[in-house]
Amino acid sequence: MKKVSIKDIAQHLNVSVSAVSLTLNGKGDEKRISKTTQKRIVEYAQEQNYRPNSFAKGLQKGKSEIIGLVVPNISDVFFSRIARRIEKQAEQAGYDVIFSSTGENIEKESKKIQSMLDRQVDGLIIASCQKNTSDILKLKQNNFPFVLIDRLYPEIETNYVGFDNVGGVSSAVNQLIQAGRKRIGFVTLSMNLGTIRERLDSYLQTMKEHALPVENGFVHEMDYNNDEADMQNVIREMLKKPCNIEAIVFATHFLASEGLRQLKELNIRVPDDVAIVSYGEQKDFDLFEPAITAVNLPINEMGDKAVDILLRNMKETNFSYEQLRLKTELVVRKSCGAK
Amino acid sequence: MKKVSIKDIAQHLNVSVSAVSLTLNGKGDEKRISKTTQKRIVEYAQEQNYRPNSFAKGLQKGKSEIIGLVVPNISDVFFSRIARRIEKQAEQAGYDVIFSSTGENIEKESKKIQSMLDRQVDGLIIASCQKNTSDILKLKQNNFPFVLIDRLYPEIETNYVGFDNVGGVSSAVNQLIQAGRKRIGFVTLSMNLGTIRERLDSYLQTMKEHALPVENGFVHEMDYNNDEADMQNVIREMLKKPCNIEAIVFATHFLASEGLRQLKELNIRVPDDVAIVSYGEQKDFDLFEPAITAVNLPINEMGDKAVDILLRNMKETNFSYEQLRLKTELVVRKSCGAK
DNA sequence: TTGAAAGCGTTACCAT
DNA sequence: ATGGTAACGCTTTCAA
Repeated sequence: MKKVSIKDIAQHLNVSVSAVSLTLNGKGDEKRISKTTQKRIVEYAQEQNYRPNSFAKGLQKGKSEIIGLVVPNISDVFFSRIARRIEKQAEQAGYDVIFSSTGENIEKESKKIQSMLDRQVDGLIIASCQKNTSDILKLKQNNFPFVLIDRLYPEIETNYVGFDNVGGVSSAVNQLIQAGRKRIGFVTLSMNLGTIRERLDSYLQTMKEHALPVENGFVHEMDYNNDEADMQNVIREMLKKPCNIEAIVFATHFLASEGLRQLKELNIRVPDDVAIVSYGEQKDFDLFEPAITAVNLPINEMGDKAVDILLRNMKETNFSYEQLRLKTELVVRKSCGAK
Repeated sequence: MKKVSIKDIAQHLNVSVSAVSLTLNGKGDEKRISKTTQKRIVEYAQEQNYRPNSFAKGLQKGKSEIIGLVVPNISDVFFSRIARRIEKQAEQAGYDVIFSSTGENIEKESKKIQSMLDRQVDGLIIASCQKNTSDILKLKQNNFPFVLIDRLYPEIETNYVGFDNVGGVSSAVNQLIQAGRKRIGFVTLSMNLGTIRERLDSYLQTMKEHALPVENGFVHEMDYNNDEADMQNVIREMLKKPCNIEAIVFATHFLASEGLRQLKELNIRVPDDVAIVSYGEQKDFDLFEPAITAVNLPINEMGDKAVDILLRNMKETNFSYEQLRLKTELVVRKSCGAK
């Protein structure tokens, strides 16, 4: 691309560089550049398709007009949907978005955050692996604008947008109880994430409230990179004595679909033999056999709110912080065995 | 973040700015900076957590080490999976990725591409709306490195990575024919995309080769923003006389799942009454009732190849261009009524 | 009403 | 071996 600089324009029109800069930034009137001069500048700039060099601008202003998005994995629908929303909202405010996937890895997360700071992003939205206390703390101490999504550091006061995991899981468990199930298991991830812990706690709590048993083998924590065999073993164990599970709550949508896959593999009838509920919706859960009951998470809202908070944080100098828990909604389908 | 500049370091250590720059860029030996000086510089830089300002660097070098990714919608799994791959490959080569969604809208696409160029991206990967000839042409004329993915401009010679739509659709149609279906319909999008046209052409061609009828009402082009009602009407028409469709090929995975949804709504038995095949896989198609036969598209490979070509294009000065068609693979499941 | 010039942080060339 | 300095393109303050 041939590039026309502000200097080129100035030279060609025999005006000063500052006149051009001022005019092109809409400060012509304010700074009393004559209408005629302004007109000549604007027209010539247009004609030459002048485009400001964002490096020069950024260098000068110390701002990039970029928001950085750090997530475990952009190809996960959950995060890509959030990304889309963030992009949309950011765009309206004149920001571009740059993203990085961290693979739930702390070193990588740290590197990516650093790299974004090097690029002078004006703010960050982070779904952290939740082991990265040091970076989060550093950001906070430096008063750098950022908001955590989905994953919280309870010991650090920061902006945060998450889901009401407790309410969500309890609505799932309650639904199964209502449908008459008593021996209800919980399949979750072995990750040390607050959001994951909350889900487990809510399951335990809800069972307790109903005086229902949570015996050995009722709860299983899968490795993040679990494979079919793992899930099959887990399901097998839950089904046989002494567990004799009648229902399972899955802590994520992908655990639910993998669970259903293995239940089918083992020729277990869902929901007749085992009822299931997924914490987290997935496209076309209604087309599954059986259609899967799921707790719907307001993903779009998460993206919207995150940007909203971030922008305000970036603007207001003494913004403290804001924390949000978004309400979930149970979508009842066949798999939970509801009457 | 408090920022330490190269100048600060130089002043503190009583050496020149250039010595610091050279050393920190690993050119110390080459330019004969004494080992001791180098050591002092490196240590102090580390201690002060020096981070180069990428704006200054970019301004100076005219390079950003950013690859721009322009897609219709980042929240579409198809594109987010590609994005992840691109990110991965780009990272290994030292590039960050910035993305933009265009919503299949030409004005927006044009704006986004421009904005990326303003940011001085070093290269672009574009899934274009395919109506944006002028921008693509401009990029090409300026010898700017870019590669088109999925969507081709047949009249412009550019880098391109796409799928073998013709082979893919014909494998789908053939499968249905093998399963004994004769009256086979095709539901596609009304978008004027080459990749969409190829799919339709391949359907028509394959039917012709087998001397099978393609009558009025056999082919339907849905609006991109179709809703349930549209799909239900289409299905209804295909089912009744004079169409009496026995099987349907859907041109995209989301058309397929929406189609199945409406077939179920109408209490049509799949595959007994109507067999279906989807062009494009979707997570958990195997769990649907019935499990959906689909043409699997090598998405990861698309991302990999795109970056591969782009990087080479960026490096080699007189790179001409490269076009690739990736082979698809039919995954047979219950929905196609295979024996 | 306009122009000149400093400065943003780096790199790279030219001196010494 | 090392230092000085122009240049990258832009914004903004100060003078005129």
